[in-house]
Amino acid sequence: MLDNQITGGAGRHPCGLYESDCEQLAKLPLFAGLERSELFRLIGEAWTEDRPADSLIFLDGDPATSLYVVLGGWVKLFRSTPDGNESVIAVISAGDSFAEAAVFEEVTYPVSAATVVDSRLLVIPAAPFLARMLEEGRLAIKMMASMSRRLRQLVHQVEDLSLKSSVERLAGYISGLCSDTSGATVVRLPLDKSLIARHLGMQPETLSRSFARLRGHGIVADGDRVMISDVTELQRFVGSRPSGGAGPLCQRPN
Amino acid sequence: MLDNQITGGAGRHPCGLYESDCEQLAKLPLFAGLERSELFRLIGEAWTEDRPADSLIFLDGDPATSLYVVLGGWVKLFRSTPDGNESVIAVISAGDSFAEAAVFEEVTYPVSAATVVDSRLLVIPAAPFLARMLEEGRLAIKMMASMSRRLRQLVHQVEDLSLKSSVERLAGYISGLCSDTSGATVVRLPLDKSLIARHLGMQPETLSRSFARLRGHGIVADGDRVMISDVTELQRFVGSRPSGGAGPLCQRPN
DNA sequence: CGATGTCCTTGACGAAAGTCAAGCTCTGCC
DNA sequence: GGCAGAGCTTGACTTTCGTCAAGGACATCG
Repeated sequence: MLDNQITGGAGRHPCGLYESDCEQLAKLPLFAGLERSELFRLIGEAWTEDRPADSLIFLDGDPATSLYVVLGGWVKLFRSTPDGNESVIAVISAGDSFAEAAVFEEVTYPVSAATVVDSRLLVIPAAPFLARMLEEGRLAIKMMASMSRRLRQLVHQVEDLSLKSSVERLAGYISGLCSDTSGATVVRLPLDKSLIARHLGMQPETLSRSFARLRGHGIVADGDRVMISDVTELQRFVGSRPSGGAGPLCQRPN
Repeated sequence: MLDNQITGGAGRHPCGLYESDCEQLAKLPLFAGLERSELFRLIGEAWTEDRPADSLIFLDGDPATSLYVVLGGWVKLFRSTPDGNESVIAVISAGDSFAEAAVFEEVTYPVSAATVVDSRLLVIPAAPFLARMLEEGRLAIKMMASMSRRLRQLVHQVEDLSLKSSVERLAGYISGLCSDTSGATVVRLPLDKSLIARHLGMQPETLSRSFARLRGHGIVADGDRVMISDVTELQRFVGSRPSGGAGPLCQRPN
């Protein structure tokens, strides 16, 4: 439906946003509570991009010119070393924004970003966004809330990496997947096991062995399906608090 | 000198700020470019606290009501496990702010904070600060810049922890201490070795051994003094980029 | 001056995790 | 159906790191 498509502000041609995209944007914590007209003005210079899996969005060190919102799919933030190793800093799912820091510091991205599955992105150029934010304090506050979430997540990640074993990190991750349930459950792993491994700061082999060792605690993995016999016991094993990485990874992209 | 002391706004009694404190505040990235009067209005409800070493400022999980600026001394942000282990997330030096996230989210602190030496803090209650920020976009932007720095630092820390050895992390830390020099240098460790160890995610024993292994690379530690025979070679060993933790730790508190 | 305590170092040992290599199960493709 | 490739698992080996324990350097204090 063509008339479903809207145009950006200020005389730009259609930027590829559909009505459903707008619904989605309006629901983002970042934009919540904004008038529709305000929202359009804000993202007037933005556009969308559809990208296949494993498509590079930016490299760390690239000049930071835009921030992004994931409209669909999954994006990983990572850093890689010259010798081919990579550390996955975060995995962003639909509805979340990333690279917010680009907006107010005219520097470079601290991480690289790439899609992990076919994804739809909203690209928001930093400069006009910044200008709007200067006028609209509420918007800035929301941005900060979003950054703060990422900050908390990273704090947990640092804690986990420095004083938890791989088995504990995995248990924490799984526990995060089956939030607010109890008793026996089955959850699906939202990502490839190898990606989960890197996200948890371990090798794929170690992830396998960690799954093996969790079998003694009533957790059985079969493909991307994980059966948990007692969520409450799992959470006790984790030691109350949910592990860092798992937070935003609770739904499947497709 | 008593007349050196200024009073907070809105009829509060002296909040303990000295002229020298104000100079310092005005230089903070957070407050840079603000009129003096604007600054006073902003921190009108704030006060200072002098604290001895090893004094607990807040625990993780405490309701987040204030943000802090370190006027003098050192503050560590950390998380500790029930079994007594602790992971040092960051060490904040004079001039830096922390717990900025408290301002716009009425939740709890994600980390604990404690002084590591005698320190002087500015405590800024979140609510009035938030109100001012809503009106003043510039301020919000500066806040975000500050949060963004911490974010970048954490990203590096995660990377280091997940794919560098303890020796490499130490090398990166030292390399960060002797920024923009070359050839042979001597730097002083700004913190106790045991604190550095926890900051780098390792045990004190492992730190000792890492120092020992760096001796083969022209680095000799003697007490808190570290002699580096060739900074450039050290940086090459680190692999170009400075390691996460070292950034803000380049001066001594006293 | 010696006694005490803290911080750091060193050694010995064991557990945890990375590496290398082989094999396994799917899936897609010809 | 057979084949190739990707992703996962498992095993054997090595390295790294934490743990426990002992000892040394140094400061404070009586």
